[in-house]
Amino acid sequence: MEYYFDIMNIDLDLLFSWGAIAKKYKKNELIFDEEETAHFYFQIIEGSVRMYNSNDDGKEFTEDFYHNGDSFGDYSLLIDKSYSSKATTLKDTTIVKLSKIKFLKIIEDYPLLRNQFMISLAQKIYSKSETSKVIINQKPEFRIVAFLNTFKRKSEVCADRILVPYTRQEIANFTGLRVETVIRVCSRMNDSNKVKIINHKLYY
Amino acid sequence: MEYYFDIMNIDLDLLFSWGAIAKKYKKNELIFDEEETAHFYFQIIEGSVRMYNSNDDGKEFTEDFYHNGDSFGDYSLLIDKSYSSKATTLKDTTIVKLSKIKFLKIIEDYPLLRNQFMISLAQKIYSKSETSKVIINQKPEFRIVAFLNTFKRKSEVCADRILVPYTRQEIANFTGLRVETVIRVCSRMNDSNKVKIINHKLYY
DNA sequence: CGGTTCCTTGAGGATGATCAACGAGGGTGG
DNA sequence: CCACCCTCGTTGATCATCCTCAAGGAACCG
Repeated sequence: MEYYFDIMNIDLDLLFSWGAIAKKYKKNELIFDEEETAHFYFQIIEGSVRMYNSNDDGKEFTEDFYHNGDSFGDYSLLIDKSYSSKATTLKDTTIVKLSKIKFLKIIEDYPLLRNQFMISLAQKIYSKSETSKVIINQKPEFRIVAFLNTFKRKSEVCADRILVPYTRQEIANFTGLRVETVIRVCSRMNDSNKVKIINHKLYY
Repeated sequence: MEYYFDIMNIDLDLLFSWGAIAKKYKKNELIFDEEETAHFYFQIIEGSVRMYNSNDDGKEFTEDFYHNGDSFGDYSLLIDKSYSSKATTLKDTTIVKLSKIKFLKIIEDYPLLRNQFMISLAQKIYSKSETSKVIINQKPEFRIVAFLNTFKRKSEVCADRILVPYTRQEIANFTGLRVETVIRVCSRMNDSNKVKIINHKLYY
């Protein structure tokens, strides 16, 4: 298996030896909220986490999903600002927490981890640039295709068509569109053979 | 004068002692293009630079403006991806260039600079998060206000109203709107006293 | 004063959002 | 195994809004 630097990941034994603790969260539980300040480094042992923010109309914008081994919200530990998004679990999830001070010490003491961290930061800037570029571009189909591509790039399977493991609503939250729009655009894309919809399931 | 870590900046003497060279660019000259790979660390000695990308319709989205002392595009030096935007000068500009390898060596050798660099990366992620949050939010006035605020935060003057040093077109490119929309929203904001337009000039 | 860039206005149209209602599937408990 | 519920997908009608296109005016600069 190839090793990716895309998302920060620290060896669990190391984390525990530095006094990290594992905590279990129920499905849909809040891990941290917007406006809170960052006190911990979080890394998923098992489960899924969503970072997102919502506006006054209740419309939500998903920043990213994180899975086993991924760290999230770590960049906030470097700056003196509150979180720009909230994080909640998508299912029952176990997460390791390490205090900010100790994390910063680790980053200072272990050059390899530090490099990985820096690269993950740069990577995140890059992907956020790409995202805003796409979203500004308006066209719903364009946005959805871009989303499907980034998702497909992550999953290594290169079979003809992959089952897209997101609900229409989740795609809407990622692309800044509304559910109905996603549905309508997807079925148009089905007609033009850009995706396949079988039994309400979306394949790309 | 306060010292900000928001944007990376390396002492010029240090840069030159490492073999950096200064290069003069004419107004509107291209520094690097989308799809190019990053080979240099760039820092502005004197002038202004704009990073942006354009879509097929010719619509442009401005990522950021940079001024004296600012570095730009540096995060690309850490990742194996091409630039996500292009950079051009807004006026005649002098820029120091240092090779990627030497920059990475500096980052490795000088812990203070490295910290500054890491913080600037985190800062950039934060501001990009804020931007996409706002843009997703749709409402033109909301977007424009957010843009004016980030601009006002940067300029230290806290006088009642500041002259906004951007054309309507530039605001449009920052907010993902069209010129006419910016104009119309701004004059509505003038009516409701949220901005002031005197002699076609915008004050906020 | 001529040219260039920027600002402004209006009319018209396209399109995504909104609202409302219904259908389909999957899981759970009796 | 059936009945129920809950989430997710789907569709149509209507609406508001921003974009588009076109034209003209104002400011600025050499």
